[in-house]
Amino acid sequence: MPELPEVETIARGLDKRTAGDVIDSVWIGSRTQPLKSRPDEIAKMLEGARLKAVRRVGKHIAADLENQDGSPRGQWIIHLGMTGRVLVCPPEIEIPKHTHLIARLHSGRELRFVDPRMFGKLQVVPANTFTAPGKEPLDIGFELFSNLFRKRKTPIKSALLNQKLLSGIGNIYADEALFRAGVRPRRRAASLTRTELHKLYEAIPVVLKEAIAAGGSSISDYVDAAGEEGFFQLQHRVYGREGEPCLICKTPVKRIVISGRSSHYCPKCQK
DNA sequence: ACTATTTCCTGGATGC
DNA sequence: TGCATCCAGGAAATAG
Repeated sequence: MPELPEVETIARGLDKRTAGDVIDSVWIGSRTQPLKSRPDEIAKMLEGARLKAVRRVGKHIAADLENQDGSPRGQWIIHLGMTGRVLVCPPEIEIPKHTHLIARLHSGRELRFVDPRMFGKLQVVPANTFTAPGKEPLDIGFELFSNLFRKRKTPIKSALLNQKLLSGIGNIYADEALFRAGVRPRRRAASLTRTELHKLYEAIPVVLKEAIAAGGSSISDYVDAAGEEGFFQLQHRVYGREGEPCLICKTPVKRIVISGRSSHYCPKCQK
């Protein structure tokens, strides 16, 4: 599932591949679930637009669009949800099931948005207006970070998933960061000591950057190819390792459910 | 102002 | 083999 590191890698790959290209025409499927803007608004914004740059904002992919004369035109915002994919491929590649949008590029290739579960979202907004709902976990300072969490009664795991606080952390990296910080996911955010908060503050960018580094190449391949390559591999220390030995102390990793989300932790290493 | 729960959606895994 | 059921989860919507 695409979280900050995956979105970062995909956005970089897209930028590398499509920056400077022009969208000649657009096909939009009939399913409205993945559309946050009206289809005609999306088509109007995209058709004839030049892709100036593609980057990550929180868990969103933001494409800055410009007119032929170089003036700002707007932004195309893509959220991948759970299963969203963005493919850049030649038009003769078979169109996968659950393709919701195809942008035909002047270079002859196609940019396709595919999303079986339709938790992803497409929208267009005016130029330079899109911002993440919360703080960027790679940029934030400790005082600000600390203020986000120190008064919350919700479990720290839930707080980490709240995009209005930090934008970009999902279920996997929340678990991984909490493991490295030595903090159990069910702990109330407000109960973390300053020391624990600081450990968490340091663990988050470490985990995210490691993931970006580890995932970079395979995701690039994925975007580059026709789309069926495996998702990126990462060394998870707790996520998805229920019952397996903790890599530090060999204690079996526990899995619990916190507000409907599976959460993994080592009962010995995390307090 | 917060927090917790429900809902959206499909495919893969599981159980009988 | 086939059919039903459950589960995965980001974030918006709803309820408390």
